[in-house]
Amino acid sequence: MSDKRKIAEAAIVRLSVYNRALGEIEKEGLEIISSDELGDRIGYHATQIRKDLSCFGEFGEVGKGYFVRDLRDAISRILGVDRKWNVALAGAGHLGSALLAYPGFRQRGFNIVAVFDNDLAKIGKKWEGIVIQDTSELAKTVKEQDIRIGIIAVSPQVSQEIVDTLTSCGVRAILNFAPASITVGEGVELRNVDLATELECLSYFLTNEAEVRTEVLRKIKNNNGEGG
Amino acid sequence: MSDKRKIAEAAIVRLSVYNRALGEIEKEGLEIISSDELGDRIGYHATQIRKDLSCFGEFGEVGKGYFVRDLRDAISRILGVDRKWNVALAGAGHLGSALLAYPGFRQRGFNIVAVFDNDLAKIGKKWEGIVIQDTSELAKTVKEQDIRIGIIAVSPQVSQEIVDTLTSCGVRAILNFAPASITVGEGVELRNVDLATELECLSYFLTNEAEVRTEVLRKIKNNNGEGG
DNA sequence: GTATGTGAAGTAATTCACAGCT
DNA sequence: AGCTGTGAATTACTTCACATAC
Repeated sequence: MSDKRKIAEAAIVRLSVYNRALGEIEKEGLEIISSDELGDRIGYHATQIRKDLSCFGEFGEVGKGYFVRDLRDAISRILGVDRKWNVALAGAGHLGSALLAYPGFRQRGFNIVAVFDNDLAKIGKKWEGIVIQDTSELAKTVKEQDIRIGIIAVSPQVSQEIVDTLTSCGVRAILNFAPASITVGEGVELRNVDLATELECLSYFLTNEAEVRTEVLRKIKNNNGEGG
Repeated sequence: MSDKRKIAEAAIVRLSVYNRALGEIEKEGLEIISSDELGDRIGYHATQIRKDLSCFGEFGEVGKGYFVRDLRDAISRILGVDRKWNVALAGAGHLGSALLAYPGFRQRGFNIVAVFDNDLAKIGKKWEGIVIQDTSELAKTVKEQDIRIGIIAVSPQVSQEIVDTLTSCGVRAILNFAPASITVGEGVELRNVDLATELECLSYFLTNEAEVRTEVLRKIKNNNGEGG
């Protein structure tokens, strides 16, 4: 029913995954797919997919499924990726360099058009065809290049500062890779990716798993003649 | 009361954030902190923090707060980061290179001790003191180096294959950066980070910002009686 | 007075179940 | 028969409210 206000953030992430999968499916030459098949491929329940989509309209053919191309177009419109976005990258270290070269960004409509750093040794150098600029040029460049999204790949120590600079220039969407708790004003969307946190979640799983295993073994030993 | 089976994945991510913040707080020389103060710093409600912790035990002093050092130690134990983990990296491209050099991994107990690639031009070269190996050596190296975690930074086309290889060698925790829907068997934990998905979420926000803004403002007004 | 820990209440997200269409 | 779209039911998560302890 197109009530976008009810959409959970998790649902948006899923829409992106649906779209990625639909791209693969399209390449395979499939023209139609059911929510069941799509769900199987990406590990979600069919109902979850249908519910997510239902918030934005009706995209399927009852009794048939979804036309792959049409659904992809529809989700692209919903996500706002039926256009190009200009992106600024803050931080020309190892991670910044990798993000600049990451093919997935351009493929999916995100063009990094400016790179900023405070290291004098790097400023002026050209990476992937882009001259690294001093942060003092940020305001001017953001305006000139119509930059709407900022990626933070600087040290945690200066991350809040560069976020403040970006938002004061009108950038309202930030993807932060610095392992720090950043705050942004009302109307600015911030997403955090802490790479070490991802590994810590895995560490929790491995640690917890081992304990559960031990406990299971202990229980098996205790209940040795279990039967009933 | 220490019933770890009830813990939500989101809670584990938060524990990691609490820990990161506590590290900063410790550096500042603060010895005690309340859930309110901690929540303010990282943008969570105090009750959320207390509830998350309550699943694992009682770590605070009623009427006082939490001893920073003690809480940090406790969370580290819960997350299983009171030890070192050996990690294998698959993929020696731009992203792999950045992950290998990422200081946050080593700082937080994760050591990348092996790098694999299928590019003959790269195999045998030394990066950050580690010789890039052919995938055929994976089983041997995983065993010898006691590798428990795998990071996938290969192309989406070969990502499932390398995940299968890793899990068949006994690796039970995978952090996947390849933009593909990977499946793993029972007992293997998989976390996906799709960099472009992160930007697509921001794109959604920017595209729908205008519509949502009204609702946000209304909510802010409703919740306004906060700071007495 | 201050702040934790937690059962209860309130929200939100997911899954079920099925009407309705092809 | 097959599959979507969706209200209802269920499940999970978050916040409130307060008893308890210092």
